[in-house]
This record gives sequence, structure tokens and C-alpha cells, in this order.
Amino acid sequence: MDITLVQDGPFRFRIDQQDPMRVPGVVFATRDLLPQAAGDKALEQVANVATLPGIVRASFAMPDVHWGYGFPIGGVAATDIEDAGVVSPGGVGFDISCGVRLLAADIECDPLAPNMRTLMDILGDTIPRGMGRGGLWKLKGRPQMEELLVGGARYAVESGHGVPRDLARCEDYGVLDGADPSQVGQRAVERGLQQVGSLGSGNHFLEVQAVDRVYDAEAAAAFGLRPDQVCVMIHCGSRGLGHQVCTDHVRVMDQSLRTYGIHVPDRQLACVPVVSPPGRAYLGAMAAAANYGRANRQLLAEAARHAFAVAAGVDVDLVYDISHNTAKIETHEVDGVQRRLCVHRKGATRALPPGDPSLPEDLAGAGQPVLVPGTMGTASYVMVGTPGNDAFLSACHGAGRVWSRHQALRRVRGEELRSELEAQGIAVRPSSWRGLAEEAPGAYKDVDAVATATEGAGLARLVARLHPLGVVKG
DNA sequence: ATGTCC
Repeated sequence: MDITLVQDGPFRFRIDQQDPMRVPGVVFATRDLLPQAAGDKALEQVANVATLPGIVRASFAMPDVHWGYGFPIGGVAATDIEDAGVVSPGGVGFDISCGVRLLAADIECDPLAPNMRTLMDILGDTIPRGMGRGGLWKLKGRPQMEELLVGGARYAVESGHGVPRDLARCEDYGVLDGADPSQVGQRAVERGLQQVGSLGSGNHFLEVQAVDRVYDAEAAAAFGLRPDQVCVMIHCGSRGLGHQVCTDHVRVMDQSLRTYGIHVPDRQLACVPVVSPPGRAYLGAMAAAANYGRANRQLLAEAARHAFAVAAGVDVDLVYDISHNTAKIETHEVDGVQRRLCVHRKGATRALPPGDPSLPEDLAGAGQPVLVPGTMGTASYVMVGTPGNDAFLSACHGAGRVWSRHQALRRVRGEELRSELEAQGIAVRPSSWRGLAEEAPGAYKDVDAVATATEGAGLARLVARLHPLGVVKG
């Protein structure tokens, strides 16, 4: 397909429908944010996704869009489950329910400063991270794993890892419905048994941050955020378990394409109807892996709380926990009709507007917090969902890669990067020099521009900007 | 993202 972008507004581009696309592509971005690296096939992927059976409205891309497995990262696609709509593991990604959790400490930067070194040392010593490695909570075996896969963050809290109030501030109250542990293979379970409560690697991190700007005082107050306040942001996912679930079900779907007579322009878009046996199996396994990811973030939050209590005697409350790699069954109005859709968000964050019935009472007035992590040495943003978001209530999820890992390794040395960050007053507790170099700030889009474009496109509004004080790097 | 190739 020949990809031609037509500008529809300052933050909106269109890829017109052409055979075999079923709907147009819509890219929310500025010219500067559009994928430009040589060989970046993200826009071609937006068009490819538009060919999926049952897709409605458009194949969307958020301002942080970049090349991914089958679907672009930063992609949103919804299929009508009653009109042969498909589910595709590539539309969720390998790191199922990867997401962000933000906690707010009851202290400002200056009073914490004398204890900052101790805090970072405790976090550095207690937060498991890096490839492989153990987690904070060793599960006893498959029976206990199945409880966690069904119960998610709620199971973690019921097991003593957190307080009930945490669950009110988790997407879906900490549990994605429909988990089917019987669809999670033994290899996935074995990979997951030792990893609950661990960051992993890549762009995952635990960061101590401070609120350096408030754009919307009312929403910030509703979220429990105030100027100069110290926060903790945790970005991680479902580790080896989610990866194995994706691998196992992609294999099944690749073999099922012919059975269902589905033709896709890229094998990485392997998919089956939502209502088919392999579709149901994947969604059950995906929900189970999502619950693993949510329990994982719950355990890490508890470790952060413990560190703040020991280092500074300070309480830490959950602001919100939201995934940005999911497929969820949701009801949306399309062409004047309420339809049951399978909404794929891959590197895209759900963004519920004020008054949405799924929000807890204390967030209903403000809307859902949208958490946008930057990368090391850069800001992160708290945004909020807005009405009139036609991308099925979705927003960006972070900065978005522009250099490949290989390019980053050629350009940056981990040791030098740590020195530069420490010179900026940012404490760094890395897990490997290589991992640090791969995640250099220069390897990513400008998160400030991504957040500004997200607001300009009407996907979410700015609430607060956070700057890093210390990073524990996966 | 990922026991970075069963």
C-alpha cells in the first residue's frame, strides 16, 4: 500500500481508506512527532491494522507511535465482536498489561532531601530488576498462581500486600474480568512463579519524582497531587509470564488464520474472531496475564511504601494504576449504535472522561488519571481523560522510541550517562550499563511534545508535570 | 518487552 498522510488539523493526520483497508487510518501528531527514522514502518502498520476483519471507525495512532510487532506501538483498534470482529495478540503486545502506577508521598522535595540518599539506597537494594532475577513474592506453585491470575492486585491485597483503598485507585479495581488460568500454559506459569514483584528491564523503572508544574489545580487536588510533592512512578508489566502467553497464543492464531478464512497483509497481525474458541482462549489468557501485571505493580508499590516509611517515616498513597497494553471488551457508540467492541490498546492508555460510570466516586468529577512516563532524565506527565475522544477514549502512553536499541548502544555509554544524570541531581540505581545506555533520553521522542500534542488532539488534558529525583532502572 | 534462539 502507498501511504499518503493528509493533514486534517494541527494535531491530526489521515490515511485515506484504500483497498484492502476497511477503514481509514488516523494519526494524532505534529509533523515533528511523525515516525521519521529510516525503516520505521509504523505508518504502514497503521494502514495494515485498518484491514482487520470487523474493525470500526479507524485505525488510530497516538502521538508517541512507533514501529512494533504487527501493530504499531501507540496504536488503537476496535473490532465489532458481533460483526466477525477479530482479536489479535499483536494488538496487545508481548508485555501484556504493561502499565504505570503513580503514588503520592505525604512530603515535599525539600524536607525529603536529607533522606533522599538513604531512600534511593533502600530502593536500590530492595527493588528486584533486570533480566531474569527473582521477585519479591515467591508463589508456591500452580494452584497459588491460578489464584493470582484470577484475582490480580485484589489477590495481592487480600494476601497482605497493600490496603483495600489501593484497589479503588486501580483500573478495573485491580482485576480484569474474564481471566481463564487454564489457557495459561505450564511454561508461562513456571516463568512467572519467581517474578511477582520485579521490574524487568528495557524501559521499565521505578522513579522518585516531584510535581514541578500543575496545569489543572482542581484535577490535581482530586488526584491527591500538590506542587513540589514527592511521587513514585512504577512502570512495568507481566514479565516472562505475559511474554510466554503472547508467544503461545500467537502460534495458535498463526495456524488458525486459514481456518477462519482471514487474510492479513502481515503475518504478525495473526488474529481470529473474538467469539471463536482460539479468540476466547487468548482473551482468557490475556486477562490472566493482565492480572499478573497488576499484582506485580501492587507488590512493587508496597516495597516503595516500605522504603519511604524506613527512610523518612512518610506515608505513600496510590494515585492510580493504569495499563497501556490490553484488549478489552467495551461498549462504544459507533454510527449512532451502541456496539460491543474489542478495543486493542497497544502502547495506548484508556482515558475515561469526567462522569464515566466505571470511575470510582472520588474520581468521577475530575475524570480518569492518564499516566505518561517519560524516560530517564526527562519529565513525566499526569493527564486526565476528556469528553469527545473519538479514539475509543484512548491517549498516549509515554515518549515513544526513535533510536533502535542498537543505535542507542553505538551513541551512548551507560557509565557516562549515569554521570550526566547525577550531575543534574538525578540519583541513578542501574541494573546494567548496557540497559542504561539503551534507554538514554536521546533514544526517545520529546515527552513534552507528546503530552502537548495529546492535549492539542483532544485526547486528554494536562494536569501535572513531574520531574525525576531518582531512578531505579530495570 | 523477553531465561534478547528450544
